[in-house]
Amino acid sequence: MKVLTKNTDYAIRALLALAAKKGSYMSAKSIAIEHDIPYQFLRRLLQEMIRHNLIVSKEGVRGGFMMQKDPDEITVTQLIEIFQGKVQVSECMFRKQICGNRANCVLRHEIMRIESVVQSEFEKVTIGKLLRDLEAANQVNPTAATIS
Amino acid sequence: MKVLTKNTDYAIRALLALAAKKGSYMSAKSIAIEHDIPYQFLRRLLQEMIRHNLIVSKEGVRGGFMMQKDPDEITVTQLIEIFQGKVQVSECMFRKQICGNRANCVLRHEIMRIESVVQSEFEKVTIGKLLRDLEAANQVNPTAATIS
DNA sequence: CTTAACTGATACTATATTGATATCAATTAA
DNA sequence: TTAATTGATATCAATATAGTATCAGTTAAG
Repeated sequence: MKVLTKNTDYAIRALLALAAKKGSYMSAKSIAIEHDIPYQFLRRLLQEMIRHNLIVSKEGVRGGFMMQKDPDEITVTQLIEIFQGKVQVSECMFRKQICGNRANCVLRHEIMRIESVVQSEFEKVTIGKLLRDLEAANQVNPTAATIS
Repeated sequence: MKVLTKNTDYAIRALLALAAKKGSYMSAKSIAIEHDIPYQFLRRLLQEMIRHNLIVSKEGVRGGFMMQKDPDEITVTQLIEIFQGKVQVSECMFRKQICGNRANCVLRHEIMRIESVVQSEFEKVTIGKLLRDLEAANQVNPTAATIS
């Protein structure tokens, strides 16, 4: 069971790169090279993040992408929702489509509890937090800590 | 993001059925009908659970499947591992294949923490616990509470 | 001792998801 | 004017998920 797909994985890395260069534009190409992300794949992810108002773009020469939303306001939960759909434990088993007596389903209680625990754990992790951790590690040993 | 696939979903239901009939054999057919699980699909899941010593089978007429392992010892985490692979947050990002400087990767710490939280939450939920919850609900209202 | 109800094993199909690549138009700084 | 860029799609391959079909072997029961 893989919790983060490449989509989300790459998106986190790209956001960390942009958050580190806050206030200036960075091209998809440079992000792709810096973090070893397939270029065209990355571009689609960036477009998706624009649509969700996490970042903005500027076209043309010297264009690129820039952080828009406060990195502390971007949670891993949000990124999972964007790229993998909302966190839910079981698609059909405990939901109205299939579960006729939803209210009485004893499993549902457990499932909902876990669902909220998983979500809240991922909500604790923001791009801002990750960036600070990364910068702290770099101060201790400037060459060792990188994202990937 | 779907945490439980049909495999795991159906396996849980089948185990609850077998746990409820502890000590006697139950055919794949009757489990399939009772819980509305595709018959041939279910049979593969049952075979897999035999391989993992959760249940045993008896061939021939009046044969079927029976609980082997103590239901309280069967966790949802185990079932996820069997049918969806070990719970891991990111397949490649933070693992040796890709992550060269694994020890210094600052994301890794967060990721491992979440991984263990998710795992331990699912470990709290055993087939035994679910069955007791189910039986308790049936005592309150004998017709309302079912698995699906 | 035959038959029907079973499991064991495996092959197959369909669909969805994931990961990746390619193309071309539009924009813009130099 | 041109080269570097994003915007928008189309396409493809690999893998995972969900489900179906088939046939051989086993066994209880008539």
